[in-house]
Amino acid sequence: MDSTQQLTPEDDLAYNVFAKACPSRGTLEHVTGRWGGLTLGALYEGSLRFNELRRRVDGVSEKMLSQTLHALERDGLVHREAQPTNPPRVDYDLTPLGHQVAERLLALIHCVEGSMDDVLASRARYDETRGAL
Amino acid sequence: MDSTQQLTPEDDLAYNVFAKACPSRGTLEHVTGRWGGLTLGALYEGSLRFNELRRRVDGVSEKMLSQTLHALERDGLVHREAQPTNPPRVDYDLTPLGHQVAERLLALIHCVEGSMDDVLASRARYDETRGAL
DNA sequence: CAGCATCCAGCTTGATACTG
DNA sequence: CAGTATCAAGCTGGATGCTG
Repeated sequence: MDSTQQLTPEDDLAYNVFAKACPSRGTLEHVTGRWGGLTLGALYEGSLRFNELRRRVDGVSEKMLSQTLHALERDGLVHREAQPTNPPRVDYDLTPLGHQVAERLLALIHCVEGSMDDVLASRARYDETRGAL
Repeated sequence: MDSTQQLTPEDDLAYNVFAKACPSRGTLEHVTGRWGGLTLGALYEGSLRFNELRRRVDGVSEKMLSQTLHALERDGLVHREAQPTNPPRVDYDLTPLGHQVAERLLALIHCVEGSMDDVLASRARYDETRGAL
């Protein structure tokens, strides 16, 4: 770590994402990864079964959803409830911790969604000025 | 779009990340991507030059930082201020929109950082119960 | 200093097929 | 239904070398 750089209050936390080797970086990637965020977002509204999730998160493959769910379960953000019936029924829902994280995540998502008009306008401007090259 | 699925209030927004083809999905990925989030986080504290950013975001390559910065600039989240001096000096900082987004993002990051003890404990439990396989 | 162009290893992802 | 296993393809991202 380069101790010459300025430290802000946030940097005093034991787990600092800005550090390459920090474990929080991994968890943050599970949360913000391609499917992690959407999965948490979907579960925020309530418990869902595997294939419900799959339909809800438009575009995930079976494999990716499975993988994502495992990572989130391991991190303690998602709870998996399997009923040994036939056919099998498995429900996924957020843990209290997962709920906290999802809340922040959704705030971010909604912020981005709500800004899309500006973003799209900015893109158009950017592409116009230097789009010719 | 599958209109048979339940719609929650959030789904009424014009740009819904849960939809595969939605442009907000792309922007969200710029923001939450491997380097996007850390870049926004770093700039939240103030303007930084290219190599300052590179040092601050531990692990980015030149190429990825450059790429990330372009995407964020195009989306209107980051402002690039180049001075035609020699040697060149370029400052990056957040736009008001970028600031809003970064705020939410940092809330998420800090939430995750602050939960790492729980996460790590959960991982240990998870690995212990089924780690033997 | 602030980048862009190129090359290429390897990780991620999506299809497909199969199991309990 | 709820997954796992396998494989090929494509994209990601790091290293290197060069420009202004």
